[in-house]
Amino acid sequence: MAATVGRSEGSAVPRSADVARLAGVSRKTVSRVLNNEPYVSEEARTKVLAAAAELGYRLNQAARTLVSGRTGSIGVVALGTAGYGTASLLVHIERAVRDAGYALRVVNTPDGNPAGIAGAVESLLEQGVDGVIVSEPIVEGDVSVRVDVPVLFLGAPPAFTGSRTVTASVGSYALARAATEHLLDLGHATVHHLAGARRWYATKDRIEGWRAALAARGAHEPPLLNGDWSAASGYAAGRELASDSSVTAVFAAGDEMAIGLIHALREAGRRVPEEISVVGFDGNPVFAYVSPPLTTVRQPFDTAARQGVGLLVHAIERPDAEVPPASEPPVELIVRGSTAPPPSHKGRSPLHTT
Amino acid sequence: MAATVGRSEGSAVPRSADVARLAGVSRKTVSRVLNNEPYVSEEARTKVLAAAAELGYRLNQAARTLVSGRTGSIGVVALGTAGYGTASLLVHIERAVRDAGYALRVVNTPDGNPAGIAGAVESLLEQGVDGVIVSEPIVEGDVSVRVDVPVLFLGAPPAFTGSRTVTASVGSYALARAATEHLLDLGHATVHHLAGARRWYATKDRIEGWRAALAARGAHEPPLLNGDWSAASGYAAGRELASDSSVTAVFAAGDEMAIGLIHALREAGRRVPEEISVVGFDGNPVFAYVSPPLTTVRQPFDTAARQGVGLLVHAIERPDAEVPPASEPPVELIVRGSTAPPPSHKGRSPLHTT
DNA sequence: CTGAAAGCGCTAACAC
DNA sequence: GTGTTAGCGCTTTCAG
Repeated sequence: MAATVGRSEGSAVPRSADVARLAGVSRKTVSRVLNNEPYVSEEARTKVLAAAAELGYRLNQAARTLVSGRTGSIGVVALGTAGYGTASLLVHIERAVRDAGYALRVVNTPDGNPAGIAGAVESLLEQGVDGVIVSEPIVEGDVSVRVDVPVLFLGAPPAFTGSRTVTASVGSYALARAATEHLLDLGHATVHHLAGARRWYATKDRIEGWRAALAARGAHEPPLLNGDWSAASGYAAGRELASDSSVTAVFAAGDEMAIGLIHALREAGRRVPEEISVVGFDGNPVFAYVSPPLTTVRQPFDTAARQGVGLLVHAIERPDAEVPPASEPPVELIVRGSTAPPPSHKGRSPLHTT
Repeated sequence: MAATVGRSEGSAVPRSADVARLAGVSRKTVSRVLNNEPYVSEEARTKVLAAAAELGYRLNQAARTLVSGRTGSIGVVALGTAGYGTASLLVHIERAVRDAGYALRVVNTPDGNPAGIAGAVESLLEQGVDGVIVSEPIVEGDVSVRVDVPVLFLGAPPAFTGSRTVTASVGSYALARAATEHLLDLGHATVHHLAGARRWYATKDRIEGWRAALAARGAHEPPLLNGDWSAASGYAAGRELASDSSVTAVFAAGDEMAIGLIHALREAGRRVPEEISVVGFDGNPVFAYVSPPLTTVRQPFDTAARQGVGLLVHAIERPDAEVPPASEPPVELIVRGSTAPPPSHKGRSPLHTT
């Protein structure tokens, strides 16, 4: 509570007035140079920059923020999990935010936290951010927050309405559809689906994509299998499935669940992909090196993060302009060794790729 | 560049003066209540809190920071990779920082970035942080930054000296040693090591732990195998190793490399663990579900993050107090199915655990 | 226990 | 192109 941050002892921290004095200009000119404003002579600019460097001057963001209202940072609300998917997305968000010239604040909302998104956004707003990214993939109840900055919903539908709301998709629906279609194309009569944790939007999206693919082909929709993203839950589902000889194809909503599923199936004596094909979801490269190498779909986190942050920054910097439409991210199916035609099928053979 | 953040239209954002007016007290009293300072009557406290809630008052951090020098946030410099290890560590850092009552700023330093750590720390300092966590695991050249806040080096030796430097270990050395000893205990004459990416501290630590274990048993030290953490690099190493029949045990510096290695070995017709044992490093639970289930050591990211952040916060809040000594994190070996006694060995059988 | 005055370091207006 | 003046919203003195 009672904190004291010691200034470096001996020499005081230089302020803009010190730079101005050393450069022989006014403080306002220093400000202009540091903010890349026009109407500064080359000469003044050079002198100011030299003086700032000599003094080791560091602009005081707090002061700048106080007067300008601009913080130069964007806050992200994420789920504190270290899974390949969520971690990749965060990495790409950080990069996109930094490339756009903003700093990043991160607040995680551990699953089960009662404060949830609202509390996280609130804390971000209090700290000061020019925009908020909600990458929190969990369905919450009513979220009511008063936000006066633009909000980007990444991979989830808007959970609340802000002054300016933008959304960007990671394409879960289309990817789930592609994964299911791949299995159908191979000749499977239908495809079972091992879904992810119940409250995630991603789970819902993937179920819908799977359903749509089935419906489009007139395939029967088998009962849903429920997992929680973990390999252990995939394993549990696999044990149930192993005894059902009618199952020939499963689309798992996550790579790790697919791995657990395959493990259980093989333990039970079912061959993959000869008897049962399995497709994962995520695209973690390590699963190209297990047996069988996992067929999966890759989530375009890079594209999604870049596009989403682009839209957000646009909304921040040009409050009056229209937000350009978001384009759908690419669909990438990675066919490896865990999928093949069904046992009875005489058709085309599976493609093996890395 | 030219950014304008629109305040919510219609009603202005409430300030502390508004709260004071509504509560019938002075601004200073509002400040006292909001900062949990003593010497405020219960009555005043209640009134202020009610007024703040009614107005939806949000304290302006920038103003507070400007005058108090305290930002209430901690910055972390990380490597922007989505690997299980780095991602887990970041998640645990975030949690520890939040639990300590601070906000988190994140700056990644993509490998190969010339600005490197120094630039990242500089940007953090400019944004305003009360402390810095350097979780950047790469060996940089000379790093010179003027830091006037405490710095925590997590899993890496201090890369520069600040006013107050604290360190916390994730125990790489001890874990590498335990992994190697496990193999030696099984009866292997010696253990090969597949190292991680060259510039990482973690790589160095693990090599040293491996060497120490070998030396302690008087085992011959075979030439080092070089990887880059990826499963692909483990696979490449495995192809080389497969033809060398003298190899009976390999300690890989990462789970993913171990997976790639095993895959190559099996492709080449070598049996794991019957002919060659492999131990990984990280403890990603998914690898309990591959064949063979991977024996590995678990990195105690939770403990390390909590302890490190604790030390950092201590240094921030009690600049004059001694920094308590850091204790070594626990060593956890997870024995699964990828390790067994060497082919010729008649001794004890491998332990299988999940 | 409470309040009044001062000012943190910077940028927004407006002059020049 | 440049400088001057004012003030962002809060916490810190220091009196009461």
